[in-house]
Amino acid sequence: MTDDGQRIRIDARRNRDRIVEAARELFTRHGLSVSTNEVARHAGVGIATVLRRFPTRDDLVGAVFLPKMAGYRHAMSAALAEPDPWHGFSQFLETVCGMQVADLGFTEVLIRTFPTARALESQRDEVAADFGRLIARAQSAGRLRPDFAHQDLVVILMANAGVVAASGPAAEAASRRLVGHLLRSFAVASHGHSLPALPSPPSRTAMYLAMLRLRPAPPKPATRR
Amino acid sequence: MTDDGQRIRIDARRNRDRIVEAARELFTRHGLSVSTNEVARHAGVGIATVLRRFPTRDDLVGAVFLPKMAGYRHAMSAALAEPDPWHGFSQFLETVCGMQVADLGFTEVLIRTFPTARALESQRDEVAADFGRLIARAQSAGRLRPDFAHQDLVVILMANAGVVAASGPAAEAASRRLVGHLLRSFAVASHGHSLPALPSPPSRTAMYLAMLRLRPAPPKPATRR
DNA sequence: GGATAACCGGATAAGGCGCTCCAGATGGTG
DNA sequence: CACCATCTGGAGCGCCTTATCCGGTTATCC
Repeated sequence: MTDDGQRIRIDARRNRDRIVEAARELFTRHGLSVSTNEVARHAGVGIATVLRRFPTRDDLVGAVFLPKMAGYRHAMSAALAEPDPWHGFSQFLETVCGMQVADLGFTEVLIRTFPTARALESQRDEVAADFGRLIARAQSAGRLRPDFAHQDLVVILMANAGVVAASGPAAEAASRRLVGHLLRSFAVASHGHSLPALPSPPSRTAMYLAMLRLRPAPPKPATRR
Repeated sequence: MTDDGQRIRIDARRNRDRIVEAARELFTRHGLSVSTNEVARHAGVGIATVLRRFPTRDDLVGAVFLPKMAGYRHAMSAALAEPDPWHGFSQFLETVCGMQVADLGFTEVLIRTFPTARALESQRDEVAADFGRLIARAQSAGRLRPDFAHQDLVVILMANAGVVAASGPAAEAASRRLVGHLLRSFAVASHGHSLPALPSPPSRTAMYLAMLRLRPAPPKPATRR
């Protein structure tokens, strides 16, 4: 997905890079719903140029998020390298949910599939497979509840995506809080080990403002009412 | 919001009801993003009729979801009436998250505010106030963790909204699973009381299909490459 | 059974979207 | 250095959105 046809003119290559860079910024800030028009405008190229280089939305998404997906894989490697199985497990969830907080587009990428973006999906599959090992390790060590299931990862990512999308500026605090709650639920209560204190919740006013903020942006110049 | 001007012609009244009914169906199935056009079409009235009766989107949302909001309030009353404080608490969360599963529009209503829809907001405020009592009661009984905060309700609703929106047909199972996890986290581990088994997770294929499903619907007849 | 105010809904304006097409600019190569 | 394939940007199409305007219809009151 990075580059397939070797025979690409260098000006085309430069434009391609500018498009990907613009798309990354916009996706990160506003999510995947950003229009192709806007990507083109922001990149300083014509609409057709974007469409020619990335005929499908998935092509663009794939090109933009491949590096982030590599980061996802890397988080898993780091988790498996962690000597303490529970630490590895909890650290993985915290890291990944943190990645969602930091990037609205990636938040969506993690809870959808993009069947045509093979490179992206193969990375995701690897992480999914390793997640099984991460679970098994923590469960064997008696630190993770036996009824924690592989599918719970997606449920967690979807839940966190909801928090991230809905709570705007308070996303950081809200997400940490959610993950804190969940980790308490997943951990086996044991005598030797005590869980860290719950991250403090977002302030009430922050949550209220988040609920207020959450409405579709009005078009540029409108009489409004 | 139900009806303010008494002097409304009965044909106008009938149209109003048809609009609200159509909007309820569409909002429930597809969320609040349904266009006014579509509501009008589905109700069998002109666009102008909808706009005249409900000048603001919030007016329509308010009219549509006032009954559901009453149901929300009722769920809280029932929870407070429950003799066992923990039962009341957990039952409330289960009920409300179940309401989100059953109604995509209401899912969004619960995580936004609609400042102009006073009737709606006053109900929400009442529930919010009572939620404080619900918490206090369960904490006094030593069944709810002391660090559970009032703000956590909104975080939970946002998380559940994410699961509901993202998991489509698997929403029921995924949501129950999430709530099950969370309740385990909120409960004080005690000798006398044992928590119920975790609801079983959605199947892996169901979650995969959900991730596949989650893409913007293509327009009616398109070449679609 | 009229008169009249309220009400209706389609047409229309103004904008955005994805997407295609094509005349012209430009890079790489013989 | 000249040629041609490659690449470009924007105009144009068809469809959507929200919101307003206005000629015709209809319920209600006298």
